[in-house]
Amino acid sequence: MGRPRKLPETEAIDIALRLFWKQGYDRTSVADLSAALGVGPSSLYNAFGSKQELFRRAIEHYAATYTTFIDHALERDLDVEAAVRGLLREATMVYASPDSPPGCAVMQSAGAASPDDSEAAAITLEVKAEVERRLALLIERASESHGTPLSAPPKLLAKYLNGTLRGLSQLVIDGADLEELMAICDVAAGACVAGST
Amino acid sequence: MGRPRKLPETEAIDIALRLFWKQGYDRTSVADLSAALGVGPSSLYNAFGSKQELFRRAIEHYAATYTTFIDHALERDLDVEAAVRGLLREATMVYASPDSPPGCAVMQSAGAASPDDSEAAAITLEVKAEVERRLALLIERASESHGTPLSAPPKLLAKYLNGTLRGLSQLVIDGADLEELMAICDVAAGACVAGST
DNA sequence: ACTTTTTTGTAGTGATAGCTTCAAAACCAT
DNA sequence: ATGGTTTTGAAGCTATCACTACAAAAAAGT
Repeated sequence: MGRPRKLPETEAIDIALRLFWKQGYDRTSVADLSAALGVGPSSLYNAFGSKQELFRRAIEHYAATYTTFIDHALERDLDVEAAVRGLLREATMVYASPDSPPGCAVMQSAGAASPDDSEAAAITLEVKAEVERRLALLIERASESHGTPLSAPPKLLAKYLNGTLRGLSQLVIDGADLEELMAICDVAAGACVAGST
Repeated sequence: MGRPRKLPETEAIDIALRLFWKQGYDRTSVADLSAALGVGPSSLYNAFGSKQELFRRAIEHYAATYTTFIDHALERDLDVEAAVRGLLREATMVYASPDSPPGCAVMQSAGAASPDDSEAAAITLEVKAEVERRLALLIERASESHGTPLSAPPKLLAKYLNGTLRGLSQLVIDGADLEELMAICDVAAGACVAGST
């Protein structure tokens, strides 16, 4: 019924995501957001309720769109080392892509803060846990499917890779070049299988 | 000459460090600092000039005090894998220690921000680069001293470990327990030498 | 045309940010 | 004591924060 929206919701979320991704949650003000969206703050609050809620929607959008590297590895039924190498490389390509802000949006927006003292960190907690779960699933399946001996249990390797992904994001932020990063992905992938290369 | 300081400078820096470490640079206000130090803001500005300068001093203090794990590994002349394992474990113990805020102060205080849009991140850049330089030196010496074949050049492994340390800090923040973290250190250490375990 | 419903732009809310002003206070030297 | 020097505490500065009140604007239903 009423007056139509100036900006479709999905488009607004995408723009907001990129701002949070680039500047972080704390350093992105509602004024920044409404300027980037080209609407007044009242529109923003009418549509999303609060800065926190808009952030939650943005991170949900990110998780659904930019963490598909795990699914890609699952679909291809590779051995453990190849799967991990591919997954890390693909994630790193996203982190270093010129088409989106540098690094991982979950890390960049919520910073290094603990869920206790940052609203944003609490919101990203679930996303990080879900990624780790899917990583464990991937490793377990790849190991069983190819009979590859692992250097540690799947759940632990998933946590290791979770940390590795965060590290890669940080290295991108500090200006590491893509060639170095790809080599680092290979080193990290090698760590997952027992006695390789 | 004049009136004596209520709080010695070194003590003030240590208290400030712990606040920045725990809350992050942005979320730590001058009011927080002056409350923790038990002095008015004018004393703080008289002694340090600005919040930024106090932060710089705090991070210098941290770098000198809490990154000695590299020197410890250098002194003991271990082989590459043992040196890296020990260094990662020691760093993780600091990150998870109940005597200091969780995680790495450089990460926690400057967050995941890029040096371009955060004063704090720019200040920590040099510390991170110095750590990486010393890591490369350690790996090179350990490799030469024991004739261990590396999985990649020392500088690249140093960057890998730099990322790994950041990842470990983040895993601590998200509540990983010490046993898991130690096992992750071992996995990461194994990745540095050619064809181990 | 008129009512209803929703969104919009403008202006402004109290709270808090980093930082400064300035006189009183606390020391040393004479 | 007195004068010189530095630090301290209290109050206040401007700017910005997330957020809201309110009425005009733009659609749909009748």
